[in-house]
Amino acid sequence: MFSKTCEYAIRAVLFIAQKSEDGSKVGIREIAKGIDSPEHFIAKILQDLSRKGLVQSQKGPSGGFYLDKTSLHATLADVVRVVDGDKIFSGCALGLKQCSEIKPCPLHHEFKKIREDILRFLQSAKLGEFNRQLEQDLFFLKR
Amino acid sequence: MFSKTCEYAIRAVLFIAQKSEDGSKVGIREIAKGIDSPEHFIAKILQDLSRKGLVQSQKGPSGGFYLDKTSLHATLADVVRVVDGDKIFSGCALGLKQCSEIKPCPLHHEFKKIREDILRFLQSAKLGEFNRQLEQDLFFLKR
DNA sequence: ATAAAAAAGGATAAAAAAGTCTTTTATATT
DNA sequence: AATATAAAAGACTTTTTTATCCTTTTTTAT
Ligand code: FES
Ligand code: FES
Repeated sequence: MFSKTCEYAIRAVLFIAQKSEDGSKVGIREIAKGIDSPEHFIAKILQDLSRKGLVQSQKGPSGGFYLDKTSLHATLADVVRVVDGDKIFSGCALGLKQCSEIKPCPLHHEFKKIREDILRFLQSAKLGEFNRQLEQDLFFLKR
Repeated sequence: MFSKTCEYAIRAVLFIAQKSEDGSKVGIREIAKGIDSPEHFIAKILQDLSRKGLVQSQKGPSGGFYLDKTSLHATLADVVRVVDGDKIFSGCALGLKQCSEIKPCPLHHEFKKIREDILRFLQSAKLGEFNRQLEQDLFFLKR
């Protein structure tokens, strides 16, 4: 569904959202531990998200990653789009060069609905909205 | 969503279903052209599907690939499972080691529904059932 | 000023996926 | 029986994805 990079990215972003809700910042090491990902790899990914403005970062002692107001209201769809592009939202399920209503592949009609469901959900899910459940151990970012 | 291998596999199988409906067989070259895939690559994929019994093949002159009665009633889900495993049906959307109802990731509840939709459709779709629409150019396997 | 902490950046390595090429085996036709 | 045809098999290459390592830059606290 998502690339591994994207899976890590989402987990990291949600972790940062939760840990930085109070205005503090969280370092790479803690993030990597918190989502059980390779430290250097997630560092790379966050560099990227940071350049694209989806997470904020500060160098130096007591620095780290955090989400500002704007980022807290970004959606999972934004993260997915930045990392994986929009193949999942608009690409053909069977890999035809482009998905098309007038020359559809055999899966088109059904998968269109499914893609819309996915998009609808990812677009409605704001990065900050899982904090409470994460806090209360109703949701997990590693196992 | 699917691996490239799986996309080709599905397209090939549906192509074979259509072309062999009348009992004839269809060769690799024609299949590769018909679904616009690399010839040797699809050959390899079909080898695999053939070993697993999802398509039938015959060597030698006037040989080729075809689907027997049983295979015509196999489903897209069978193909996907053979090629991509069942990660898409039961894996965690965020890559947690296993998807779990009691320790769910933040996407679990929504993605569970989506996965079920996907499974429902793929399981209901028999390989032979697209022949008519393919014949009538209502569906396409290449572009 | 200086040392320490932390992210940024670049280079490389390892693994997996995608794709190609060559040889072997089976079989239908002659 | 000989031949031509077509898939099966296996070895190999390339590309992409995933992961690691090391150096540099920035920032803060002392
Ligand atoms: S054409 Fe394949 S999903 Fe639209
Ligand atoms: S735990 Fe992630 S999808 Fe079920």
